[in-house]
Amino acid sequence: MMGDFYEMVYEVVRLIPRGRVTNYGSIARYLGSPQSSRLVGWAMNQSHSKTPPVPAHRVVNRNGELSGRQHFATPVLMEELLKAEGIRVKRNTVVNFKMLFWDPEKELSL
DNA sequence: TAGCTGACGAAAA
DNA sequence: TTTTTCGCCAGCT
Repeated sequence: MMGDFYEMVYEVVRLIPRGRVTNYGSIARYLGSPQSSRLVGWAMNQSHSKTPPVPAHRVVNRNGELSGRQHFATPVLMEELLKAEGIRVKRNTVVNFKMLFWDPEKELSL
């Protein structure tokens, strides 16, 4: 297995509610590896060939920036997908990120 | 084979 | 507050 960690990442990302977003660090922390935030991003890179598809557009960095948009089919796809869910994106950054933020550790622990 | 890089983040200075 | 360094795992040169 190239990593159960990766599959766990995909699973968590798929749990992100529509219209909400989270960041790499929170996912990594939820999985027990706070310092593996990079691996989450790396996992996203492979998410394109996963089934069911992983809503990677709902995952942004801790600043709410669409840092991974370049890895989508088109640089604007990520923003379009987010806008389609009611999330406003301004200059590659999620507006009201703080409000839309979805923390797996918090949301899934309730 | 060894070293560098990458959709990141936290701590240290 | 801003800049720098380290850690994580896999893939590439």
